[in-house]
Amino acid sequence: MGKFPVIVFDFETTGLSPGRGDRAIEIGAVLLQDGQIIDRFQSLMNPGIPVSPFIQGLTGISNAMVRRAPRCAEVMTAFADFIGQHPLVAHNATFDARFLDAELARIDRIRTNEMACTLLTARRIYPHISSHKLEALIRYKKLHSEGVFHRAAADAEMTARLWVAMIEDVKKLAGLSELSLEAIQKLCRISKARAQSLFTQEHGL
DNA sequence: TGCCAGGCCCTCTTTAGGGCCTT
Repeated sequence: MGKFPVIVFDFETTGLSPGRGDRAIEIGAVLLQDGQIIDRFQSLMNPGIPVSPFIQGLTGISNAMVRRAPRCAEVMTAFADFIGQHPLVAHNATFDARFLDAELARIDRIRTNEMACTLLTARRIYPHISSHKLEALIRYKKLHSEGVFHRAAADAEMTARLWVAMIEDVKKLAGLSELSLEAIQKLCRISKARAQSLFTQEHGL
């Protein structure tokens, strides 16, 4: 695991699209350094709009729970302070980045942090597996799980474990002792075929 | 009214379509 600290985070939301009015209802994050979780952030938040029965069923987060929670602005202000300028990591990062940027815009803050994506990385280094969902990757790498999915803190922590495991795999296969975020981002940008020849055929991963 | 995300990436592609992944 690289020496540089990264924030691994996950949102639960009212739906798929902030552009359609969907909002964040929970944020979970961990601060990783040297492969260890050294800090955590978790909070439900009240978006001021109803949580649909579908999302309540998916996440277990009810309207009563978000009504009791602090407003999004309050939570996102604290979260913005928590992430600082650390690089960010999320599973399907474009999804979480859209909600992060939308919620930050509502409190007049702008994200400048770089981001890496465990989904894109996993598709590159494990191209042979049938699913790259977070749950499937946790099972594939035999990583510890409490069996809780679709809650922000649990998903952020599992994403962090996955990130650490993938960094170790890439380092091993590439013969490197350290791996920068930039190197991971580059890996995501190379073609699947090239990644396959790098990591599957030559190294038997 | 009815519909409604967006980005990545593969492929029987690029003058496009569809699956995966996130909630």
